[in-house]
Amino acid sequence: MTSDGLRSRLKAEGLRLTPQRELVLAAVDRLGHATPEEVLAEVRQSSESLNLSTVYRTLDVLEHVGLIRHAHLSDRVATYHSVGGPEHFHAICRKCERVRSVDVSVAADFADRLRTELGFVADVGHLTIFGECEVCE
Amino acid sequence: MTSDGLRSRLKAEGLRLTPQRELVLAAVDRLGHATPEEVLAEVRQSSESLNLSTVYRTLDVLEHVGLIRHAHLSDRVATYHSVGGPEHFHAICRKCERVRSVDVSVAADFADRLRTELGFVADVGHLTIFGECEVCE
DNA sequence: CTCCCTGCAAATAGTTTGCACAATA
DNA sequence: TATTGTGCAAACTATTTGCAGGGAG
Repeated sequence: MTSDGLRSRLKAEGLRLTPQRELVLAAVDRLGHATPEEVLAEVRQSSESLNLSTVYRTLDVLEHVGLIRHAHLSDRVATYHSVGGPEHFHAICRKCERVRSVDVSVAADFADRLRTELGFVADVGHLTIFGECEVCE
Repeated sequence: MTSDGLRSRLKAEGLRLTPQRELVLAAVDRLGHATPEEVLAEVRQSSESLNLSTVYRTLDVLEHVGLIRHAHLSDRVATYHSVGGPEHFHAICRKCERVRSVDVSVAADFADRLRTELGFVADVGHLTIFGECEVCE
């Protein structure tokens, strides 16, 4: 995501481009899946100018304008990842804690079934499914 | 769930049957899907003898012995429900907030696919999927 | 009579908010 | 220069823990 892309997305909502918003977006891009604390730590590698509450507010803004998404990979904290790669959901092993990113196409038939049988349109990209590896690595 | 069922499940783990454990299990049964706070409130209708931290500890114990399960029906709190009815997962509409309990059979093919394609055994009963009703009620 | 369980209060983790100042457009 | 955004500190929500007394077995 370029700065210009970020700027235009923000502008469309009457929001401003700030250094903090650029830094947070870049950190989420680099980290893959990151909690707010992890984003803060990553940004602080290169700059002191960021506060945790700003991280929370900025993650909300970036999600609002559609540049990042969040998932619940643990019972405690949300993790954020940038939008741009293939849309995926998460499968997490309770034994080895491995997090798999699974392409949404794997859930396409399931989603169809929810729609036709229940009239429910699933947000597959937000899905996190817990379970166990048949054989952990 | 009878007191004797509860007693024997606890005994198998070297745990004791207490009034609090009976009260919490009964409350979860009555409430369907309930947060720890809701369980506390329900029990306090009939008895003063229960503390919130005991509710948390008791819900853990009851889940450990397999009498209840939890799901994440909101980003905030876990809700507990008794095991005994048909095993189900949850689908939640972000617009009307309706919570549907869906029989796990609807996800059987999806679970098969995760197992054969990824070697991942999903805990379908723990699944919560967010989305929207095609037409909200 | 032993050890598990509970209540209470305090600690902790994660997140949100009010406010004054700073910076963008 | 008019808002919007940020930092800071404090508040808040959900949950966990230490400890001393109480109760199940």
